[in-house]
Amino acid sequence: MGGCSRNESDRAFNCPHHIQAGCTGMEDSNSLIQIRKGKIKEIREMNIDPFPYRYDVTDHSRAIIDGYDSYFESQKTVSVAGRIMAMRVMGKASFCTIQDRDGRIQLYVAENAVGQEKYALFKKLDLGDIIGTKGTVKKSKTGEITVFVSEMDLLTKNIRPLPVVKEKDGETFDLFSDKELRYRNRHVDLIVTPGVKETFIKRIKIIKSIKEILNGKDFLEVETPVLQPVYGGAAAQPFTSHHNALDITLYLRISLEPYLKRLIVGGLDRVYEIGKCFRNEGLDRTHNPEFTMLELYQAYGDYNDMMAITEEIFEKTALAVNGTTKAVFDGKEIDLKTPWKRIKVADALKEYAGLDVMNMSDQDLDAAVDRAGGAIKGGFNRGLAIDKLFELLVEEKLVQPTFVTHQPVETTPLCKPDRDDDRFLQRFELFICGTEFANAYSESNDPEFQRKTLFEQSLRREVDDEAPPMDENFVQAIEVGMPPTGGLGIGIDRMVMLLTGESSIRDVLLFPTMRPE
RNA sequence: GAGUCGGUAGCUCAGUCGGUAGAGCAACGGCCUUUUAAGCCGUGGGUCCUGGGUUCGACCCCCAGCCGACUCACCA
Repeated sequence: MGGCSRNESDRAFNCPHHIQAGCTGMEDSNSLIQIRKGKIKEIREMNIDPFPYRYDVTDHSRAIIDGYDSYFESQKTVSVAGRIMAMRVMGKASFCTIQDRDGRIQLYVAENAVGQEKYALFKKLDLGDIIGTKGTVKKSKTGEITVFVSEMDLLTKNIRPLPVVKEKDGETFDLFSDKELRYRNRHVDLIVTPGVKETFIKRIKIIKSIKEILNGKDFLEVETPVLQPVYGGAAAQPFTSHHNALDITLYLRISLEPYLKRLIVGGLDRVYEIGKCFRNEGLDRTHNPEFTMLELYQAYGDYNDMMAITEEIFEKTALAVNGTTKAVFDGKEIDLKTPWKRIKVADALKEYAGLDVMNMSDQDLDAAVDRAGGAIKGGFNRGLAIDKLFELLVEEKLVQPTFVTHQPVETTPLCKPDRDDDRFLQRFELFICGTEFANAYSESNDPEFQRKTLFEQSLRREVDDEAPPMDENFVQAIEVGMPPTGGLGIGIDRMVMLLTGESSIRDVLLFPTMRPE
C-alpha cells in the first residue's frame, strides 16, 4: 500500500473533497485504492459505466439453492445480483462467489458465454465489486450449485478493499476480528462477518413480534418527545442540549414514562413506545449511552396485568424468533416458559442471603450494607438499604426468569404502595441471569402523594446527582386524574442479547457509541 | 476508576539471545475453459501505536502517554 497508512486512506474516504481533488500525494500513488481508481478509468475507457442506475433482480441465492431441483429442471433464466466475495479467475472461464441479500452463490463466467469484452471486464473486477448476472442454474463438476452466466454487468465498482474472510465447513479463516474496527465500520462488518446480519435481522423480528403482540391487545404505538425541558421517570444523569431560537436548555429523555402517562391522562388508555433513551453514564457490556426501551401503560390495569404481558412478550417472541423458549445467555441455559417464579424482595433476601430484613434494626441493616461492600447515597435510609442489599446479595443468584416484587417505597416515587404494607410497592422487576430485564408498577395516581414524592426526590439532588428535578407540568397532569394504570418498561437491547445469545450490548447495536477517532 | 492482555503489511498473525522484519490471504504481472479457505508461477508492499530513555545498535529492554479488548467497580 505504498506508505499509504490506514489514516491516510481513511482521510481520503471520509473527505469527499479529498476524493474529488484526487489523492495526488506520492504516498498514496501506489495504494490499493489508487489501483482500483485506475480500474474505474480503464472501465470507462471501455465505454462501460462502472456505476449504472438500476438492475432487475429476479432471484436470490437462498431461493436458488433451496429450490435447486426446479431451477435445474426448468432451466429458467435467473437474474441475480450481489457483491463479489471470492474469485477464481482463469484464462477463459472463471468462478466467483457473490453475496446477495440472503447469502452466497457461485457463478461460472466463461468467455464464450458472456463474450470477449465482458470477460475482459470480469478479469478487471475486484473482491467487493457488485455485479448483476443472468444465467441458468446447474451444478458444477464438483457438485456446487452454480449460476452459469450468460450476461454480466458491473453494477458498482469497489475501490476500498474489504477484509477477506474465508469459510470452510463452518470454520472461518482470517476473521475480521478487531472489534473496534468492526463497530466503527459496521457496514464492512455486515458484509464480511458471518452471523452479524442475521443478529440484526433477528433484532428487527423481535421488535416486530413485540409490536404485533401489543397491537393485538389494542395498544396504540405513539411517539413522544426526545428533547425535553424537564427530564424524569428514572434516576440518571441526562445529556444536555440547547435550542438556539428559544434559547433554552433541552435534555434528551432518560425514560419514556412522563409523556406516556400524560397520554393515559388524555384518555388513550393503552399506549406504548419503543424508542431511544439516553443516560449520561459509563459504558460497559450491558450499557450504551443511548439504548432502546419499550414502555407501555394500560389504564385500569395494575402490576399483575404487567406481569402477564411481560410473560407473554418474552415467551411468544422467543418462540417467534427462535422457535423455542430456551435460550443460552452468559453461558447459562435459560427457559422462558411461563409462568415464572414470583418472590418479594424481603423473601428473596431471606431465601438467597439468609437475611430477615423485616426484623432487622436500622443499625443491623446499615452494618449489613457495609459488610456487603455497598454504600447509600445521602446517608442511611431503611428502604434504600434493603434495595441495596438485594442488589448486592441476591440479583446475581436469579438465573431463571424471576419476578421480584414489593421493592421498598423509597426506590421510586412513581409507584403505588402495596395495600397491605405501605412500606413496599406494587412493583416488580424481572431478573434473568442476574440482569434486570423489565420493571413495572401499579402507577402512582394520587396527585398529593405524587407531588410530595416527586418533590422529595428533587430535594435528593443535593446528595444524588441522578435524582431528576421537579416536573410541575407532570404533576398537574396527574392532578387532572390518571386512571388506575399498570406500567411496564423492558430493555429491548438486553432482550435482544438474551434471544440472540450475544454477551455484549455492542453486538446488538448497529452503531454502538464510540470515542471519535 | 482498578487490574489483565494487546497495538507489526489491506486482513489474520509470527518475530528466537537486542543486530532496523516474516507467513498466509489480498494486491500487481504471467499461465490457464470446472474452481471452491488459496488454480499454478512470479513480484511488489512496513511511521513495528506515539514520545522519551538505555545501548555501538531497540519491534524487542525501561519510563510516560494514546487507543482498544476483557474482567471488576459504578449504573433504578
